[in-house]
Amino acid sequence: MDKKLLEEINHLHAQVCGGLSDPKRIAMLYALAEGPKSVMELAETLAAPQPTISRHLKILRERGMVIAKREGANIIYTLGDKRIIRALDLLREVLADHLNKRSALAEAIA
Amino acid sequence: MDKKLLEEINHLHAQVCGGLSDPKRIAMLYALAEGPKSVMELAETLAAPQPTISRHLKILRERGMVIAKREGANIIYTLGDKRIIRALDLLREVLADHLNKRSALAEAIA
DNA sequence: TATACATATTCGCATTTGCGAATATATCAA
DNA sequence: TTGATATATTCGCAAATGCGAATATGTATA
Repeated sequence: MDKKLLEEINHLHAQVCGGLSDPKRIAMLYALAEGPKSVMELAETLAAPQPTISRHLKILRERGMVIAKREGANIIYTLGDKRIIRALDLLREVLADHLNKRSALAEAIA
Repeated sequence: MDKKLLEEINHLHAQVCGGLSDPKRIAMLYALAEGPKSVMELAETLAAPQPTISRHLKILRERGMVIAKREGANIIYTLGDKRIIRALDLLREVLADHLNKRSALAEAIA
């Protein structure tokens, strides 16, 4: 594959990963993993103002990570791909292992 | 679990994900998936200046995503956890599917 | 010790990101 | 049409991020 093309792919890849690099978006994706939700429901679940939720949803939408469907006055959001949750779970395991190693080190010193 | 604690975990989770949200870091992680490499080797592989590589390595190191080991004058970096690559692969699949849907739509219009 | 080589860090700067507040748009119901 | 409700967007700003250039640190070797 072309060098330039590879860089472009990594750029898009990074954008998808960037969709996960915010605590609220992570919480939103896990919430949607439980089932479709309206913007208001998400705002309630996350205890965050509606405009904030909408802005984050836009970011996820642009990356195909959530899907919007209008239902009357509401807009129902659905998780775009279950593999997103699998990736999140894997990375949470990585985090857990790292924290365990760190705290094991800390105890060894004390 | 406590609300505040959950937020703190999501924050750390987001930091790990943030480690993936840069094209160069993605390229570096895939390069390290092939085997351990020194900073210079990484700089060559990515065709990027050494200080840039070192700065990105610091970010990955802080998140436990790579491990540094000194060998004489060199410092050899190793992938910290293979699950990172699995997560990256999953997200690349998500990207591919999204792009396919998009281009299918584009063709349907044309 | 002096010199070369490998890696890390700092600085100044431009870009991006997330947020609150305010406002716009869309849909339904009376 | 008017009002109420749900969602999206814009604006100004503060904080975070990435980068090139320069410099510092650490290690081996002569």
